[in-house]
Order: sequence, then structure tokens, then C-alpha cells
Amino acid sequence: MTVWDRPEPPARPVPLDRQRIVAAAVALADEGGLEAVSLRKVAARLDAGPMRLYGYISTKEELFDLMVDEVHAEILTEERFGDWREALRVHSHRTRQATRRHEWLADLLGGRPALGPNAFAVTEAKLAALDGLADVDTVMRAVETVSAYVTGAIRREIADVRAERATGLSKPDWQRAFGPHMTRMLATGRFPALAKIVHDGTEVDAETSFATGLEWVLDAVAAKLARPPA
Amino acid sequence: MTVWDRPEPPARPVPLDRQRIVAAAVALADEGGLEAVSLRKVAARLDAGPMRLYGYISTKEELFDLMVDEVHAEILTEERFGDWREALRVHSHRTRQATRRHEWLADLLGGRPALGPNAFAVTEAKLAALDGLADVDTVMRAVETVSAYVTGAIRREIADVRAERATGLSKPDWQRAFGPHMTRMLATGRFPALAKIVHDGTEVDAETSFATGLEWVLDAVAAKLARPPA
DNA sequence: ATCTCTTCAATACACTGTATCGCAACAGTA
DNA sequence: TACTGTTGCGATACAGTGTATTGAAGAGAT
Repeated sequence: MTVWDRPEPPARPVPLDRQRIVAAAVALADEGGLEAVSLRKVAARLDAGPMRLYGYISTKEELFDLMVDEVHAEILTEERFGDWREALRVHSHRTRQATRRHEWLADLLGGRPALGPNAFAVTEAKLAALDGLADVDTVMRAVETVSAYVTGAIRREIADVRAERATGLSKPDWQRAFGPHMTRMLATGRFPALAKIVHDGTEVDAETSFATGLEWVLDAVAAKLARPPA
Repeated sequence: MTVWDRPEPPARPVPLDRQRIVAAAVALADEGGLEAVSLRKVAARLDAGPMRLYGYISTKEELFDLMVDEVHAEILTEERFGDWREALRVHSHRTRQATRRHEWLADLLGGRPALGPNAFAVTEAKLAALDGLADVDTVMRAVETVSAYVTGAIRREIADVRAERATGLSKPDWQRAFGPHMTRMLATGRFPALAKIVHDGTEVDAETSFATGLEWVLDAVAAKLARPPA
């Protein structure tokens, strides 16, 4: 009974850990969106059976939570900030950029409380930047308000990107993109203000409009920090 | 061949229209969340086969679009506003209230461009309130910035509501709710600012914090309207 | 009365998340 | 060395999904 007669022992299962699982899931989502992430496909990418994953997560939602936290590592940065405003600005822009790299993040952002270590670290960094500049409640409100804006603006931006892509990779001209429908709606005369905006408005790129709105919100925060709350 | 020998003719199919379909879908979603909405269940509620729906919508996403627009009818209001600020405030609060009635809206808000007639009417109302108070680009930015905040804040609020519900209907005390995990994270000492906030922060109800952040953002808009843009 | 055309229901397919179950390899004991 | 308990894994299974395809049956027209 030589070696060749004996069958090879069954390959020991590939060692797994959450990091590898999340990386596979993120890769899948980057390629095909969130809907391309199925436990079967994630497992397949790791040469494992689907049920294997349940040792590491107990539900698909938890996998999404891990993915969100994973990306928060990209948002985090070592740099020191000149002031609170720069800190909030940089984190906001980094969040946006991370979402451009991982569009699916837009679907998850704000959808569930972010309780992972990286998300915590991001929140900590923002809070720390404001620490001592106002009472804790104002600081909290500031961070939450900015985050709310960022979440909403990013979602909107990605929604537009997708709509453009779906209507055939047209220019960032939504009049052209949603042309027929848009035109018909505006032609009813029921939306004069909207029609005026669509007609006379300037086309601004997504980054600029994100940045502009962000600065407005930061202005608002600045105003509240200036004079301590009543 | 008497009447009794002949079988009854097969019941003529229930007449259907989008309104009925959307109403059924909304009811389902109100009861069990978005994930409770399946084409089969919607159809069943209307005594129809699943495939029947494809005469009215061509994809499940379109059904969601219709649902979103349906709820926008609740956001719309006939009332006249004293000024732009009141108009934006009222629409924002009505959006929030609609989402409390239809939690699933939080999952959809901002996820896709809202192109339905009711959503258009809401946008029109906001734009009209600001018409003439600044150049069109500033007006647009104002509406989008406020909307972004509203979307983000609502998503966050609903996420918290659900988390509370999931962790056993506890009080709006997230320290208690996420107790063990939260405590352990903060105990690491890596998040001092966060720990301070959690420890010293005042518990504010969701509506108040929404309103506060909203007023900040409205302040920011006011500042931009005051002096025409450079 | 026959034929066409529309409308709907049934069937089918590929795929999903997850519960259950039984096997096979290891650790520890006799 | 033989046995046994435990654990981790794969296969199987189930109920459900969105949607393409097919086929029949009714309405309207000739």
C-alpha cells in the first residue's frame, strides 16, 4: 500500500476568521453592490460551505455591521487637526470618499447604530475635536447634526449616480437623464419653481455641492459654539 | 341542462389598479416592515396571482418607488406659510412624522431619486417658499441641505428606535440598551470623549433633538439668504 | 361562428437565509 | 493502543423570494 494508493487526506478546512469573511464580503459588494453579497457567495470565495459562516456571525445583518465597521477604518485618520472645524470637515469628506469607493455603504449608512470599534473611534475623534468648546449636550448635538447631513447628502449623491448609470451612462444632466418623464412633469405647469430651477440652475458637481452644504452646517455649529447655550 | 348543472362561471378577477396595489403594500410594510412586502403577499391581499402585478409595475423597486410617493402625499399640506423658514420646518417635521407612522420609509428615504408627482409637489412647495429670496442656485442648495439633514436624522432616529425594540423594549437609555457591549467598549479607555458624553450627557427625546438640529441648519440657510452669495 | 388579441394564472427556475442532522477528525482517558 | 466524548464542519432541507415563460380562457371584431 504505497502513498499513491492511499487517497489524500481531505483538505483541512481553510482557516477562517471574521477579517477574511468581511474582506470577501466587501470585495463582493464592491463588485456587484450589496445585493451581490450572499452568504453562499461569500463562503464560496473562501472555499467554505455557507453554514461555516454561522460560527462567526449569527445573521446576515451582522455581516453588514462588520462591513460597515471595516470601512470606518478607512475613514479614520492619524492626522492632527488645527481645529474642530477641520476635524469635522475632514471626517465628513473621508466618509464621502469611502462611500465613492464602496457605493454600497450608502445603503447602510445610518441604517443601524454603528457599534463597532472603528465607528466608535471615528465618533471619538469627532467628539474629542469639540471637547471643551461647549457643554457636552451641545457637542453631541453638533456631531449628530453634521453626521445627519453627511449621511443624507451621501445617500442622495449615490442615488443620483445610480440613476444616471441606469439611464445609460448619460452626462450629469438629469434633465437629459430623466428627460421624458421630467419634461412631461414640468410641462404640466404644476411645478413652476421646480421648472425654473431645472431651467436656470447651474450644474454643479457632486463634490462641490456636498462641500457647500457641509460648510453651511459647520457655520451653524460654529454659531452655537461661539456663545454658550442659554 | 338546468342552471344547476352548469358550473358557476369562474369569478371575474378583482379589478386592480396601482392605487390598490400600493395601499396593500403600504399596509403590509406598516405591519411587518419592508421585508414583509413580497409580491406574493401583496398579490394575495388583493386576491390575485403574483404575476398579475407585473402589469402595473415592472419590478419590485418600482413598487417601493410608488410607496414612497404615496407617503409623500401625507407630507404635503395645503396650509400657507408665514415665511420660508416655517415652510421648510413644517415639511421637515411632517416628513419625520410620516416616517414614525411608516417606519419603513426610513429605509427608502434618499435611496432613490423621488420622481413621483407627490414628491415633486413637496419639492415644489419648498422651492416656492424660497423663491426670489436668493438666486436659484442658493435656493437649490438650501433645499437640498435641509433635506439631507432630515434624511440623515430620520434614519438615525429610526435605527435607534429599532435597536431599542430589539434589545427588549428598554427605556430610551442606550447605555442600558447596549449595556454590556457599550460598557466594555468604554471601559477600554480608548474613547474618553465618548465616555464623558455617555456619562454626563442629558437624555433628550428624539423629537427635540431632531428639532434642535433642524433649527441649526435653518439658521445656516438664513445666514446665506441674508446676504446674496459672492 | 370563427378568429385574433388581450389578460391572467400556473408553472418553473435560480437563488436566498438559515435550521437541522449526521459524520469525521481530534482530545483526553483507560 | 483502544475507546469515547466533543466539537466543528458539510450536506441536506425548507420555506420563501423575484421574475420569465407558457398556456388557456375570455372579450371583441369580422
